[in-house]
Amino acid sequence: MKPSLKHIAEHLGLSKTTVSWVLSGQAEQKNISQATTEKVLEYAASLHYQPNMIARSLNTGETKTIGLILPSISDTFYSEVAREIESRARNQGYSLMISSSESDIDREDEIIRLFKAKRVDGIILAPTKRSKVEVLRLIDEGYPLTTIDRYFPELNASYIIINNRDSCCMLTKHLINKGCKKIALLTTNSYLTTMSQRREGVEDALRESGLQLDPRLYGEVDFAGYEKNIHRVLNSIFTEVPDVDGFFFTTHILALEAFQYFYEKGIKPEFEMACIHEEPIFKVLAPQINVARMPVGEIGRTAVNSLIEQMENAKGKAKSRKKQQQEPKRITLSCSLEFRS
Amino acid sequence: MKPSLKHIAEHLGLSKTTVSWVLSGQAEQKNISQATTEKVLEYAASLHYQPNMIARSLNTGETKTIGLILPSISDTFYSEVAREIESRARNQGYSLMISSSESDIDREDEIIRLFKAKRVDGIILAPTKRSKVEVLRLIDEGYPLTTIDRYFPELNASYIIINNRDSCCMLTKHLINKGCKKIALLTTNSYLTTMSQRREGVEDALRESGLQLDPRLYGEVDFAGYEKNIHRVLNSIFTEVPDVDGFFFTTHILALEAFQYFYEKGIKPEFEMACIHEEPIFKVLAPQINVARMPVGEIGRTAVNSLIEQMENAKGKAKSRKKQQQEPKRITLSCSLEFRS
DNA sequence: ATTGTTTACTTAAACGGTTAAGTAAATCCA
DNA sequence: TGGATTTACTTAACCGTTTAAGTAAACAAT
Repeated sequence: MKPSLKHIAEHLGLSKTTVSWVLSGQAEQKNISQATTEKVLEYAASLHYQPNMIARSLNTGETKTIGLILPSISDTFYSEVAREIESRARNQGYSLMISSSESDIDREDEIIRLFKAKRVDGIILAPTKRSKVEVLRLIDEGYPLTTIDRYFPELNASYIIINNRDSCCMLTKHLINKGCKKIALLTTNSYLTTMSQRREGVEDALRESGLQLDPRLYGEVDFAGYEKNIHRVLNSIFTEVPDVDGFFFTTHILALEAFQYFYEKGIKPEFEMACIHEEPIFKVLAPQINVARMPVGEIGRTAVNSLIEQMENAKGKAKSRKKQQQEPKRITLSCSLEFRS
Repeated sequence: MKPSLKHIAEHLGLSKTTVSWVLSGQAEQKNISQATTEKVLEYAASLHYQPNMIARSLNTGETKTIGLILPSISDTFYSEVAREIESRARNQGYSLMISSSESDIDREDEIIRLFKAKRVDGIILAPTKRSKVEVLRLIDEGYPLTTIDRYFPELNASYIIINNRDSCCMLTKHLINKGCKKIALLTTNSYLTTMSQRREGVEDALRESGLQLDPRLYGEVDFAGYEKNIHRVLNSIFTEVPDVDGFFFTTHILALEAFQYFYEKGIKPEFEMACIHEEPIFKVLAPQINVARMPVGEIGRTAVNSLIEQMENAKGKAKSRKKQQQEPKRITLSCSLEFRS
């Protein structure tokens, strides 16, 4: 059997309290004698004693664990964010439970219930669609929660997003300055604020230059099954407006698919292009593409920081019995623009 | 405060036991009356009661949580494996704690200690180098453990790997059949059995055709800082053997870097190529590359299955007091070969 | 009418820590 | 020399579940 405090205490003829104090580093503070301290440490080490954090958690009410819910862990963007979050969380003393919602609202709700049952100290969530009952309940209960990447006005939670509209506006202006007159805009699921903001950014730039979005150059591709849909959309663009001279992709995924399309159709991508978020491979595929690079590291770190702040707050609240809700932190980070064409 | 069993029990004038039985679905079995059952369920639902799994775990000794340790969550291969593992684990009733070892042995040890302290029911590990003390201890203690992707003979643990040697041999044969006489072999960190097996597979094929590995065509690139090293290696190959006619990459990462090199140098990759594991983007970058595709899904599912088997075994053992060690399961999965050139 | 069984619960201990409150002995101070 | 303080601990309750063992009342069987 795994050694326990009780085991150590009995073996050394001490009380559990004394052993607990020594092993949690409070020996000095609690006036434990040098001799006892050493005896305990030595014996614990010889058993490779590891304190049972489950028992500790039950007592303290903290699990030192953060729950992370992403649409998909295997997406390159989210997996990078996950990595940053894990790294930051770890050196702040937290572990990470990760689960993929697969962009399914019911699954998201289910994960949240599970995470709550497992008593994670807080949740970082990239919400799916207009999130349902459990997210709202989290907010209502004041459960530490930070949402990332996607913003929904009806969720009164802390969030970390990026300056979608501005970034897209500036990228588009660049395309216009390069002489583009017929810019195609490829985007997805417009019910995501993220995506509508991006479209608005493009439209801002067009408007300022006296242009406007040609409906024949606008394609909205559903994330579910985008591989086929994007082909359809691009086909239509090239037949209806053969002299299209610029492409704006609201996500790296669409850009990738488009590059593949260009390749398959033998189209040399000699038009101007711009895209939100880049993958290293873009250098090879379409080196002239202009990108707004997502501050992945900053998103991760800021999310953890924001969450930790809420968690400490919640701890304080539990003590002082104050029930006042903290105003959520709303943070917008900037993309770094890279003009390459 | 969060509602507890006690809270519900007191409110309804029942004992904690009764409430516990009802809420854990044992009402029927334990002869709880219909009326009581309904009262309890109804009140619990109205409170959105979620059982405290921490308390349950302390009692049952199970956390229903699996620990996953990978060199890096953001690597495309590992993040896909992670996704499969999470998905499989979830529908078997387990959550996932994930941590990156960053290929650092001390960090790996630290993560293992942490996971043990948090009492995860079992660990899935892609080991780093010749793993140190904590991995050996896990094995020694019979802690449920399945290693994946990398195999070390000195670790007497269950493992899931792929048929590296055979896959590489067959890919190489294909290159030879296509007429290659001067095949370059790019690989990494040869202390990983994975990598030495792959090299041996290539050598097998060469030997069978009466060829042998030309040292000038062999490049070993350290994972740490491979971006620069691979340039050096490729430069050397092209100057020393300008008529190199085939390339074998032991990982997708090296292939990607090479494609980038080719692009930058303006080299048209018209030679034969082969590679272990593919990324979707290869279709665009070098469509003729021959690949052995890793069975990502199968790796993930098999790993979880193997671990669950050990965990159930361990549960049984705790009861029956038997201490006999189960023989570790050793599973080798096959890559699916795709010849494209 | 007595004994046995079933129904519908309750009591209390256990899981492995933390922590407020208590205590006996040694040391300090005047 | 006696009271106060300090040192070095111990006792016991608690966190929120599970579960073995107990019990009182109702019902059944002989």
